[in-house]
Amino acid sequence: MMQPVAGVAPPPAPMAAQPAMDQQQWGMMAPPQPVWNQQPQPQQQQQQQQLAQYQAAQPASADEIRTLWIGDLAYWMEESYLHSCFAQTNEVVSVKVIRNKQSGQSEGYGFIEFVNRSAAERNLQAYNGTPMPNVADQTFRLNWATLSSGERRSDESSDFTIFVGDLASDVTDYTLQETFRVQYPSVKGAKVVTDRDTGRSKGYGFVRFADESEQVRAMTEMNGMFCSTRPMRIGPATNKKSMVSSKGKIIYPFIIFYIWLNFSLVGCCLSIVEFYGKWLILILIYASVCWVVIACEIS
DNA sequence: CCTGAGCGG
Repeated sequence: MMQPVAGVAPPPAPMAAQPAMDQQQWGMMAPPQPVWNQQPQPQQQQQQQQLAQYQAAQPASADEIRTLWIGDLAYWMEESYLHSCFAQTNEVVSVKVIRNKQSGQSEGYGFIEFVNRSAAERNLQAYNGTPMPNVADQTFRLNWATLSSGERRSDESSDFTIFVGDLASDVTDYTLQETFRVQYPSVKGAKVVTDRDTGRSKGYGFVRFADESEQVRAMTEMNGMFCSTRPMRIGPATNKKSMVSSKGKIIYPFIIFYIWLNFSLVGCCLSIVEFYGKWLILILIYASVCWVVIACEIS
């Protein structure tokens, strides 16, 4: 097995043909211009100084989310590739590609840490869904990184989401978000669900609100309103919070509830068991097992 | 195309 050479260029796609293609792809997709693109390019030293000043002026708080998750990475896309994609912004703190511990092969995703949250936000808006350099027919798949389990906030659950269907094919995360943000300032973000193979919109998506009252209002006020060329169909988003096994067969809280219920029943009946005899205990245990089995089958 | 799918040290 031949190991890929470290670098930004994939084996089948030479760098030579790249600059012109980059221009064309970026021009066609017309991503929103981030702030750093509107400034004249200074010298390297000045850039470093500006970065230092920027970080000093807006220090990132310790609990600020400023890391993006990136997926759909090809095996040859290493840290150097990701750096070449984002480092020009001078806002990247670190990049990391997650690899299999045994084989060392990329797991196909990684993390990009920025100097602060707003920098991460700008890059997320600018790059998500736009073509990746040096590869045909692939777009950046970016999202906010979830906090690792240890530092996850307990009160973070202010997440009120609506489902938006009947979307036109040209609606992006950004346009969907802005459609709602003009009326509902608490909009935290929007996501259009796309087909992983084609990259095309599946015609539906989700909008998240920080404020529950705005979520409720939007459910009625925005239903039938136009986003791009078509009216939206809005409904409540099904909660993805409940733990579901990979095949969606077992709902754990459901089972835990049944186990608790059955133990409670057994406990209550133990107090009167002397009047009915010890065989009742066996019957109750048998019934409890049956209930759990039935609960599993139903769910 | 009509209720997403991926997250380390």
